[in-house]
Amino acid sequence: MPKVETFNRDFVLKQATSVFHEKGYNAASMQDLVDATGLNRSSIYNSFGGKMNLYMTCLKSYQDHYFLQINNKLSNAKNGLNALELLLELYLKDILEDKRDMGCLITNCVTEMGNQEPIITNFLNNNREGFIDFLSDLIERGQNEGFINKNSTPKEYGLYMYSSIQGFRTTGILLSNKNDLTTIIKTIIQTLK
Amino acid sequence: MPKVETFNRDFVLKQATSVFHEKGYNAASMQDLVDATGLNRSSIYNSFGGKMNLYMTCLKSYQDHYFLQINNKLSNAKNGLNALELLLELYLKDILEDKRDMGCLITNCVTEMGNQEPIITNFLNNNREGFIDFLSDLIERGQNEGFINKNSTPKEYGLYMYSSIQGFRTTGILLSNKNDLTTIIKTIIQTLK
DNA sequence: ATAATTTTGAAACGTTCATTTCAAATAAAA
DNA sequence: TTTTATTTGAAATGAACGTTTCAAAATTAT
Repeated sequence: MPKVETFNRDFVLKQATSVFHEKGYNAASMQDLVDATGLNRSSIYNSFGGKMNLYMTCLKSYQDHYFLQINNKLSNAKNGLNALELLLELYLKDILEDKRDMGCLITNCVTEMGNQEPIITNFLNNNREGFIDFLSDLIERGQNEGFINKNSTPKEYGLYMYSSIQGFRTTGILLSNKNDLTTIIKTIIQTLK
Repeated sequence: MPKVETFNRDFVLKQATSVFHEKGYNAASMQDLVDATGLNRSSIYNSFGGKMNLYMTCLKSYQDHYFLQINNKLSNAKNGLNALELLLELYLKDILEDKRDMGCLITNCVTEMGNQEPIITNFLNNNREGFIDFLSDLIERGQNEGFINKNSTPKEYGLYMYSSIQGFRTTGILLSNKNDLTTIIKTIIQTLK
């Protein structure tokens, strides 16, 4: 009976995510989102429920999208260490591809609203825990395979990699020199060998 | 002849910096700044020239303040490597002291407006270059003293430390567990040994 | 066709925004 | 005390903000 959603949900989210990524949450206006998505104001409210809600949806969509990309790329990994190398290369590619890199949407969210909205903080903490677990698993695999040293536990190296990646993504916003970025990657990885 | 400024400039800047640090640039309103500084609206415009100008002044003041703190703490350093350890401990202290850590004002600025206002981008690039040079010098010193390995050049390790510190400061926003943070520091430093 | 339900467009909501205005208060120099 | 320059306070400015409203258009199942 009802009229059904006509717009392409994925496209709308992609566009909205792009706005939030470029401007951050606070600087992104509802008008920016209307313009980018092509949706009507009220349609956004009907279908996504306000700015904060849309932002959360974008964060989740960004997370899912990245997780897919990572899984895809890492399926070719020869071992745990190589998987981490491929992961950093993926980030490097993203930084170099964008003329004006805006870093990681989620890391940007940490610095912009890390300790403000509880809903956001919750998402960020879950993301952090999940990502550290993911990294720790790769470390453990690499250690079992003999490619990563056992100076530290998988959890400890997982924390280190998490922190390193956040730094790398942030550094890439200002620094787009490929040699410099490759140097940083090499040094991060060297620690594990 | 003229009436002179009555307010304490340092206090006003400290208060304004605190507002920007907690909320970021965009979420900080002029009213927040009026409330925090105790100054009148027009006094802020007369003496500091608008929000963006005040923000820039706060960034510079934050930079200077931190540079002093660092120089102070690092004057006791036994060698180049120890200086870097003391530096990371200084950041750790800051994270643990604040109940709700907001990271580094300048790193937050990178992610919020790293590629938007040219005046800001310029400041951030100068800050980055200066900081990497500072770190590279410590590395070089540590290498000459035999405390830091020579697997990479001072410049390369300086880049690595810069990226690592950015990551550490961002990680501290979400993660306030002392053990976890200490682990990260230990691993970063281990790379240099 | 008719009925049911949603999207859509445009306007309006009340708030808050950064910034300006300007007369009054202030204080140091003449 | 008068002059001079500045700060101050309070109000006003107009634009932009996120959100709501609601009648009209649209679309699908009956």
